[in-house]
Amino acid sequence: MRLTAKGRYAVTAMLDLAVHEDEGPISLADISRRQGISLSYLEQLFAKLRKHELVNSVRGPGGGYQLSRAANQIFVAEIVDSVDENVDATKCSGRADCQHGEMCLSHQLWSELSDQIHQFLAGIDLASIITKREVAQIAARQDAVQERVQEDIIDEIVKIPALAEG
Amino acid sequence: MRLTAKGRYAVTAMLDLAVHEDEGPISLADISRRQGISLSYLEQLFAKLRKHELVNSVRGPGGGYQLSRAANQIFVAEIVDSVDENVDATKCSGRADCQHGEMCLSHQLWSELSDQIHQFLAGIDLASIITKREVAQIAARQDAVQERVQEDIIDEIVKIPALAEG
DNA sequence: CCTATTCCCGACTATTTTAGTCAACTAAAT
DNA sequence: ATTTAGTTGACTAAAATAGTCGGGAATAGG
Ligand code: FES
Ligand code: FES
Repeated sequence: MRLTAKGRYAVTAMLDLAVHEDEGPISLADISRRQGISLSYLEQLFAKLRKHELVNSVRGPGGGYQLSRAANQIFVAEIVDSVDENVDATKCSGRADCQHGEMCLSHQLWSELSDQIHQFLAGIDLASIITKREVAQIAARQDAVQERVQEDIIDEIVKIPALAEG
Repeated sequence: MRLTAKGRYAVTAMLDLAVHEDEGPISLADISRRQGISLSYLEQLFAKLRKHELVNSVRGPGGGYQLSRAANQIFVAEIVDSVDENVDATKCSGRADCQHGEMCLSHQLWSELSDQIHQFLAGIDLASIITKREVAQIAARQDAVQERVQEDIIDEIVKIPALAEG
């Protein structure tokens, strides 16, 4: 099972593209700056994303990358698969033969786990992550507001003479 | 996200203990032979499993390891956690700060994935894995193989001239 | 044309992690 | 006493990861 910074970077970069979807091609330099990922590393990743037809590239000044499809039609599993992070958790790569050609005791467990992970990632598209995130940010802001309000309430309580002196 | 041979070995070894639960303490040498895991490596793993009180040890001749609880009370997640394979898929280890102290675009995704994986592994106990009939069959085959190997070894020893004639 | 920008590509390297080894030691059973 | 088997810590080889470097090739603007 491999799920490391490589896959995280790829998804983050794709999300960046999705967020700036309507601004024409986005250069890797922009993504590098915004997301704090090394430019050279991004080049490696996008070579793979392009081969798997998840992004289109435009060369020359003003060029960059764009999503090849609508953000709600690109799923996280595709991205992770593209950069070659193999989500399979079995030792035998699904061949059920990791022990002298026989299936080992735990094969089925890892096989089921791999399925779970893959299903999970295959069910999430870029657009839905962004939507959720916006909701979360709004929620966080609301929480902050709520805390402020509660502090104000506490301030008011403190000022009530009966309590202040009790 | 870390889920590699280490965790697989630990679970496989624990399954081996569970399968031979009623045969008294099981030596690491037996597990090593049956499951094809290096003895020295097993020592490392069991040191951790013991610290986390998943197994009890018995020293001396006839000694070995036993499950500390019934097989249906030991969950895969505990085993994986014990050998220090950390199932967290986020870069920030859950702190939501991997980008200049801010939450990165994909944090939520990895966080949810980590939860999924952990829940999955926390819901599966050793007994239920074994109950899936196939595992029992594999174990039976492994025992047979072990016996064959031992017979072969005896055969070879018998064929050594110095011994045969001495 | 020239030049700056940007993608494209392959090889290279440093670092970290994994998987596995080794040696010396302690406890218990016969 | 001797042998079996767990206990511990340090060590190492090999692999994977994360990242670098340097030179290209396409293209927009002048
Ligand atoms: S993991 Fe598939 S046979 Fe062992
Ligand atoms: S993975 Fe948690 S903030 Fe980026």
